[in-house]
Amino acid sequence: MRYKIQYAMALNKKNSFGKKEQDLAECAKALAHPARIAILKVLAQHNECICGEIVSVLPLAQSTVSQHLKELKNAGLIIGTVDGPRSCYCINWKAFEKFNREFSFLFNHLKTEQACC
Amino acid sequence: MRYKIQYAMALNKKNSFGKKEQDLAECAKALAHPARIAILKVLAQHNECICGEIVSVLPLAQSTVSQHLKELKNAGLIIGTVDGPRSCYCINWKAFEKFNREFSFLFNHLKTEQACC
DNA sequence: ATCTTATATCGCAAATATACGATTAATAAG
DNA sequence: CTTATTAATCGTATATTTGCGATATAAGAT
Repeated sequence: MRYKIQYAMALNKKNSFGKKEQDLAECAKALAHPARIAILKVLAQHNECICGEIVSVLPLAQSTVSQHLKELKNAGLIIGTVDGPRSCYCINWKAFEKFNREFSFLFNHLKTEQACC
Repeated sequence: MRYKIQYAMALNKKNSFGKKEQDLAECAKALAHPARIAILKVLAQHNECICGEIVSVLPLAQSTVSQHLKELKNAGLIIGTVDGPRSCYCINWKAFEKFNREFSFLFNHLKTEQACC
């Protein structure tokens, strides 16, 4: 079948949802790439500021790692401070706790009885 | 500046990471859209099979909702059973517990002392 | 002042995700 | 059998993400 109609923009409907849903989804999106999980893992294991070490551990170009770090920072999951020509990143544990709390709150309701499936 | 070089395919590097990182990221990706959070919320509140009700609650077309349900199903977060002309979905609580466990395991290491930031 | 080092940003290409209408499939109802 | 109902899938357009090389920036070293 041919489609002759010109479609309207694939509208971004994300704003049609509640703030809680949006925030949770935003946070999950930051976690939705193995490179970012790996970065967080490295930061968690060191629990101190790392910078170029992350690049040397990951199988990605420096610019790509920098971009992933930026996304984690924008999501609030890590904190970055500039120290001369190098940057220093740490996990924002409070943000993680908040994520866990919100996440559990949404889904821990009726875990006891399953009506079907 | 002009770029004359033809770039190599933007290679998918996701397989360069460990299975645990990939699985966690995969799960997070399924949660990375407010519509899917909203769907899970509805399922959690009812704790029983819902189908077209989800469509009527969400501000999205039926085909779009069906697509989101498929993604949640592929990620293993929900279970779907066909019941005549209608489909019935439930939350897969075990998958959620696993996600929570893996997630905590990765990041609960050295939460106590923060060296900087 | 120039060079080096570490990191962020820009510009692009490719891949993936989002969204919807149209269609199909499968069963139920008449 | 025909029709109605429910949901999945297909085809398309658009938006966003991923990734890298090139460049810019910023501070320390020489």
